[in-house]
Amino acid sequence: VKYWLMKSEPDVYSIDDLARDKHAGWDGVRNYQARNYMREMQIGDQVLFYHSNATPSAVAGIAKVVKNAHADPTQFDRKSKYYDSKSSPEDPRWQQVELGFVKRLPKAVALQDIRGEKALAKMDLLVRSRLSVQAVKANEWRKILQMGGA
DNA sequence: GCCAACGTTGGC
DNA sequence: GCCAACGTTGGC
Repeated sequence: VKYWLMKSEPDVYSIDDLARDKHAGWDGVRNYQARNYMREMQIGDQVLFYHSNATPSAVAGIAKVVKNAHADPTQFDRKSKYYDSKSSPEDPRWQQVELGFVKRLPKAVALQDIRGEKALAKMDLLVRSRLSVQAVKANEWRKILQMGGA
């Protein structure tokens, strides 16, 4: 099992939305490295659900991969803000995975608290702040869950 | 709302 | 292939 971190703006889609929906296609990723990470994901992989552009920005909960990477349908939808005229169903450029809800963290782990932890200093969240899909190491995963009271 | 960081586009 | 211009992300 591998560990990941995926960002979403809670105003757009939050951990509460995922709790309500039970599962959701992670559409709208338009960055090649983020896409490549999603291609590596396997069913059962564990995901930190991070609220970006929030007050405070924080890891809010846990999700899991329930469907491996497949074409993101929004790239073909002319009405979608994620429409990509250079992509086609025959040769899709963008992919999504499907995530299932696991749980909320009893205590959200704020970015500031992550910054304060030496063991987490190398997380992509701190080093490559703009990447929306990131890999998380096992020791980082355990630390975040511990900080979140899980 | 500002703006730094940084990924992408496109002219050459 | 370089790099300036431009657009987006995301913390604050």
